[in-house]
Amino acid sequence: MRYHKIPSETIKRLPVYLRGLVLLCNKEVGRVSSKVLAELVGINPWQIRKDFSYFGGFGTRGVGYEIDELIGQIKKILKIDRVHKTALVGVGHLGQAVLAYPGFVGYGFTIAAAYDNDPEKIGKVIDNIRIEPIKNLKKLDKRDIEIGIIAVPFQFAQIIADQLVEAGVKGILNFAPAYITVPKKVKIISIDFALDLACLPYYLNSK
Amino acid sequence: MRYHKIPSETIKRLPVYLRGLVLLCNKEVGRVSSKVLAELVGINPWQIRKDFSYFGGFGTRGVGYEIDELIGQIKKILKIDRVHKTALVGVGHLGQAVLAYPGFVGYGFTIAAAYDNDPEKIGKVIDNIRIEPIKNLKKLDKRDIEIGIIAVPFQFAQIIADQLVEAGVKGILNFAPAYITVPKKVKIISIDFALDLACLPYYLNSK
DNA sequence: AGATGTGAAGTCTTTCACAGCC
DNA sequence: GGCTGTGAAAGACTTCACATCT
Repeated sequence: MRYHKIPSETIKRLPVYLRGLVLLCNKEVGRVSSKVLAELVGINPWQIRKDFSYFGGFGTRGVGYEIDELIGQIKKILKIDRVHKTALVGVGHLGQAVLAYPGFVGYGFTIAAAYDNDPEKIGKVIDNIRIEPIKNLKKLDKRDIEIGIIAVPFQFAQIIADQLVEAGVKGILNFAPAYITVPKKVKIISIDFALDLACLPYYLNSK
Repeated sequence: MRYHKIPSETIKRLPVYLRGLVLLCNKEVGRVSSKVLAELVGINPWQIRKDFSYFGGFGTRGVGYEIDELIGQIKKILKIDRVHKTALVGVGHLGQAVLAYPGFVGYGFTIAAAYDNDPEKIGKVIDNIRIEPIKNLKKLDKRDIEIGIIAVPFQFAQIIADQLVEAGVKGILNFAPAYITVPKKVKIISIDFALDLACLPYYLNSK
């Protein structure tokens, strides 16, 4: 295989493959073909093969892919073959949904700290995490936490992002509906589900 | 302007512009240039102008864009210049986050019905919505609801989707971490934040 | 002058078609 | 025979550069 820059779209699909493969894994099927995986995850078989080919290919011609091995390879590429500690800021409904979300552990994430402003919540333990006041964010850099999760109202998102960067996180997942900026060294991913929902009516067949 | 197919990426950016424009709108600034808007939303000015040009262009050369008019145009394109009724299925943490989410109203959505399985929740009123048992989903088609929102555990996502389609929704927003299929006439948008988070470690600068 | 609108160039991504291997 | 891996073609999207208008 020659060197190729890996398309960011390929990276985005890898977790989708992983999600499907884990389902198969639990069913004691040893192998899978690109065709079967394709139907399971809703992506074309040639797209799947092309994606894997960027990494040299993981399968055996005429046979298919060994599920366990494929899972391992994808996790390694995404660097989720080890645990990443995250800190959650904002323990409202969304924050609690994140705390309770089973998917996180499966992808190798743990929530190691949670912060909120509300005196009612501070000190309480939710899903095994004690909620701390936001001012404790400053001490975060002592704890080896790589990722910050922002689940606060949009007005505070930028300030919290700044504090997380200050505290040394290398990546941020932002749920607040705001555009926030961070230094280049920090990677940020924003999710605002209103933005996605807002596109839906455009596609609706209005009879 | 000649006919052009409008890129789906352009459609995705329109709500981002809208989010920025609404911020400006509240500040009593009458006009905005692509350059200023660009900085506010984090998208290149030429990209913004190109996007608008697919619809014929909304600005005045040498001057800029009239904010109110631009907001109106974007809402019209996205068909969110009128109210869309939605039905929420699953009132756990995520569902409640959706119920409380202020952004929805701003984009022209109302939650007109909410369903859950939990006897503890059924009958209760949360954010002005009375929670109904899931079996009531069948009667949904009487209520002029266009969009279903799925916020149930992944095992039930497909079944609920089928029921929503049966009940006549034209679009679905799915938060369950599962690939679900619907008839072609129904548009589905899925959000699984674990998928996005899973990409983050790949981009982290590990020193 | 200053900002938009847009063809054309450039880049990235998907799709195809088939060689290569089990 | 069946399925993977991959160069090449096709397609989609972004960026550029500048003509155009106020």
